[in-house]
Amino acid sequence: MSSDTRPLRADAERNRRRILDAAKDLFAEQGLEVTLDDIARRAGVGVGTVYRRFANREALVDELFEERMGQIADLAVEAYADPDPWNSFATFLTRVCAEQANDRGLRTVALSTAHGTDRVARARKRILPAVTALLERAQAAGAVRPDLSPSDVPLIALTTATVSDYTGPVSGETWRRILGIVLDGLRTPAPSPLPAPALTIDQVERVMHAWEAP
Amino acid sequence: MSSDTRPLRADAERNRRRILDAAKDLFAEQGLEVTLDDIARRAGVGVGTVYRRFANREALVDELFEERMGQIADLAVEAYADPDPWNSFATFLTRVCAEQANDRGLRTVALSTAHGTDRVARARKRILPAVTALLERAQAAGAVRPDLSPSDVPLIALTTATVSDYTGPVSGETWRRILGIVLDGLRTPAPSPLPAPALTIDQVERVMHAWEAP
DNA sequence: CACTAAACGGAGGAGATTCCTCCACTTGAT
DNA sequence: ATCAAGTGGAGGAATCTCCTCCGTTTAGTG
Repeated sequence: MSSDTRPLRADAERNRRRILDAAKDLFAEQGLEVTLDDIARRAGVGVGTVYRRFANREALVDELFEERMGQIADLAVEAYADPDPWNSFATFLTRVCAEQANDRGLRTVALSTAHGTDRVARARKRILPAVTALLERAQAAGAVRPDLSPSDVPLIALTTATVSDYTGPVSGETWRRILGIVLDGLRTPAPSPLPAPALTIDQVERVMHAWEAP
Repeated sequence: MSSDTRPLRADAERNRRRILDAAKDLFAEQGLEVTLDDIARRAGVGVGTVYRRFANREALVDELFEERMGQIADLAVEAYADPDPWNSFATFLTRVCAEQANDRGLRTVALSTAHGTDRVARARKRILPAVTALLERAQAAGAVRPDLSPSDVPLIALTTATVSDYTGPVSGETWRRILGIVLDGLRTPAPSPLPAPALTIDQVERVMHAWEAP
């Protein structure tokens, strides 16, 4: 929080890292609902130590996922550097889905406003414009069906991540089949128009606000 | 269980129905994890009454979902009566997704062996052959991409149902957009081959066995 | 080395939750 | 009118999760 604090003692700093590492692993494997007691055990540290360092789970989440969320935004920006409109979009989408397929916690943070605090919130805001630019370029080039909306992107990521939760323990890459089907369904020309309107920005916000992780 | 039991007293029968109705609603809204206490409250009945009638949640689940699961199998069989290979398949898939999008409990029962008992298990077994026939006819007619496997069908249903959970409270039909995209991705000719092998029957079984509902 | 502030661990209390039994009371059927 | 069948829901047992507290240990300093 305040940056003018004296540095932690060496052992304290070491434990802080251990806690963050353990939390990262557990959040990825099991989602954000793991208890701080679990994290302490995995970190090889007493619960007290965890609570002394982090006020609550949200603090840990914010610390851990700010960077990851930022990376997603960066991914979209970097993808734009690839001049191929379809390839840049498809690659970005695949990467995002891969990230979320491998990290239950990240998915929750990305899809629900109810987690993380200021830093994560800021990172979250950077994503939409970047995705919009990428998608609009692909649509302008006639590579992606024109009725796709940026608000569909998180939904697609949600689907592949869910398939990954379901099939992952048995077959780690099966989610890519679903993404493959979806990608083929995104290309122009689209055989049939989409049967329902896209979510508006406002609706996306309400959805993200209401959602409790799986 | 044993069918040679004397009939229930009128009030008991009435309460039994109330409990089943309440359970059906709650399972649909919230999934199978609702407590029997919740069900009792919704049914306007004491907990004791619920426990006297149903040994545990599984008994309720089995009672309630045998029919629904059977209907899904029937759906596939009936769809085969439509001579149009694409339309019959697409309609069936849409129906299945709609069922599961509107009922969290049904989805769990359909996707996890861990719920329901004998009657549900039997209904579950009828589904695969019916779906396989429908799909193979569509593929033979060149309407559906040949690399789609029957084992992909439950995964597709899972995706749309999940989107429905997520967006449903704000916009009940948005899941149809995702299904629309997927359906377009299922048609031949497929722009790109699927990037991972389908689950084998054996793998599907292991997945269904391991899975705990969301 | 000796000293002390900082850090540590983890037992355990408080508060929720869920499951399910039990029994005094009510009611349907004959 | 009788009574077996049925009812409601208080409350005990078993878990969980959160988080504090304090006796003990340790890193850093002169």
